[in-house]
Amino acid sequence: MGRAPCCDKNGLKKGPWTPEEDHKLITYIQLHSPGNWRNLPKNAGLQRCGKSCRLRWTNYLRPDIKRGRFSFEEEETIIQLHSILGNKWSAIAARLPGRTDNEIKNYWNTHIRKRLLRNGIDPVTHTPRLDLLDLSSILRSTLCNQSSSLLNVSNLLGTQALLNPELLRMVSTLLSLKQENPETLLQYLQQNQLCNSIDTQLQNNQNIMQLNDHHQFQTPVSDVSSLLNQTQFMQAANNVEGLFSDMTNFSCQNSQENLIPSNLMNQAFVSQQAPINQVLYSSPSSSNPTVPVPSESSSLQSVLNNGNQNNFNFDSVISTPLSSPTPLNSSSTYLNNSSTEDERESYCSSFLKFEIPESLDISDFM
DNA sequence: AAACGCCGCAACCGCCGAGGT
DNA sequence: AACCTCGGCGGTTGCGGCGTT
Repeated sequence: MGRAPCCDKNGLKKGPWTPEEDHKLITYIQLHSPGNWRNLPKNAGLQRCGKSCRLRWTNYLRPDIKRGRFSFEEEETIIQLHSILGNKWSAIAARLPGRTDNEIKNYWNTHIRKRLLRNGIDPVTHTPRLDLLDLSSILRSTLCNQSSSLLNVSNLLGTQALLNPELLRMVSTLLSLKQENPETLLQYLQQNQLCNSIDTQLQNNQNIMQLNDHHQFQTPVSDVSSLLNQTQFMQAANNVEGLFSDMTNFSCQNSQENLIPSNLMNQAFVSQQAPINQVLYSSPSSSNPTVPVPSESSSLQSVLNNGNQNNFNFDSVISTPLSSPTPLNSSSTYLNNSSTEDERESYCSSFLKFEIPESLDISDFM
């Protein structure tokens, strides 16, 4: 284990510690306490630099270090704290007795981060990111793999623009609103803030397209504001909804795989508002494990009714800061500590309820 | 069983801020 | 104010173990 000595400056040893060195260090610290780390190696008879001694002690030899697998409680705490603190490993470690910042950092990079990515969750922002799933390439791959040209791919050239993640998020949110509470949607569409946000997002999209009633994409329109009155945007949302329904059906019919589940869009929005720990470790015993989290009948409603968010800001959906992390003593259901990594992964996947095809290489995101 | 590639993690590196002179 | 020392922190490295072919 560990890095081999890369140099031997000042005659000091580097690389993995031997049991003899460990014993010397432990014995010395037990007798004298570390004191000045720079002087410690000389006093302890070690051919190491003080920094190396300090790291060895704090990360490995300290008697109060808890070793072994992280429990679910610990993992959940790490995720929650990371959503608040970011890569402040020492601060996170301070909340996890017996764990070192180095250990937590390693665990994050080798386990949690990858798991989040596999489930389409941005490990930096802790929010779902459809672009991590690279839907456009999934779709293209699926379509191109069809031996018969049941669908003219050129007709779908516009999907690259449609599958812009920001636009997807925006549309999915509108669909959620529309399905769960159309009146609320209208109410919030009437707030100019939303329209402005949509306008900004669309203007940032260089591949703006116009949707017609036949779910086909045509040439970009120069004046996107024409899309932004309420009626027309609802129409656009309807068209996109139909398109995804078509795509899903197409996918099911031709590849036996539901690559774009019909509930994906709604779940993406719902998950966005849910604490990440709930996304990852929702109780498998919940009445409907495919319906994520929200204890209220409508997660959307809970967001909209949140006293701190009287004005539903579309930017919060788009840029996705984690605004209200759950308390550390969250009452979410833990899996028992003896669960395997596969079981954790299984719960994560089943919870998000969509499949990531084998062909999708997530290594690019790591 | 040998070769290969991936993964986990201990340890190193470089930077930064606090405190002392 | 400038410099130095020290400890702390986050990022990165690369060996060794393990699984796969």
